[in-house]
Amino acid sequence: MGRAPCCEKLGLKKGPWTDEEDRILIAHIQKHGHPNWRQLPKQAGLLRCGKSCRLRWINYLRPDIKRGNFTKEEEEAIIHLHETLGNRWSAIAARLPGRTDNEIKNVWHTHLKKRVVPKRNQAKTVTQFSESTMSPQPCSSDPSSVLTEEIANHQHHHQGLDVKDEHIVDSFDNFPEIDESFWTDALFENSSNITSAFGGPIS
DNA sequence: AAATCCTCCAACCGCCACCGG
DNA sequence: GCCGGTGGCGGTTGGAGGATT
Repeated sequence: MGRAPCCEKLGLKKGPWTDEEDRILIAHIQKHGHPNWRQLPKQAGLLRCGKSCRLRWINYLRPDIKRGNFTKEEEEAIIHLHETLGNRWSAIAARLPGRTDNEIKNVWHTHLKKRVVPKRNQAKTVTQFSESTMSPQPCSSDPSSVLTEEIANHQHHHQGLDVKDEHIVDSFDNFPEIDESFWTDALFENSSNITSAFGGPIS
């Protein structure tokens, strides 16, 4: 079908956002919300395509964004969630309040991937995990059951598992349990606070 | 001090799913 | 059921800044 281009190339600005553009976008969303991203830049007087505005808002300007370095706990969470969910960054981000899929994706590619690949190779020798943050004993705390539920849901949602999904499940089976209590506690404790921040979605 | 290489991350691109007419 | 518009997602890129030579 004759798909409309994501944005008209003519006259629309690309590249890094200026402070002024940020201010305009924030002010407009605070005042009107974002019922329609395509119309938003026109209404706000921004020379950007709607997609660009949405991305800027979601990844950078949202008030509930948690900026700054990822904590060790968050990194472990990402690694673990990636084992279960694969490259479903938005799903992973949903479990890390205040973090965006883009940010998580970046962290994964720049830091965590390097850490995980060697670990996977080491996984053949079980003893290697005994002294790291990885713990062989299963965690029975409630928060982790949420994660287990997520996995179950994921598998259920993909009854017709493709090769990729099978690989995910497989790799999870082969991956030693993380002692989640140390990060899930903090994470879920946090999420209750964040929930209120999410409570009033602008649109 | 200059040149080169490397890392990181904001932003773009293309595709897909969903929804309403 | 089809079509077009829109939102959302994941992969990729480009450039800035830091590290190294």
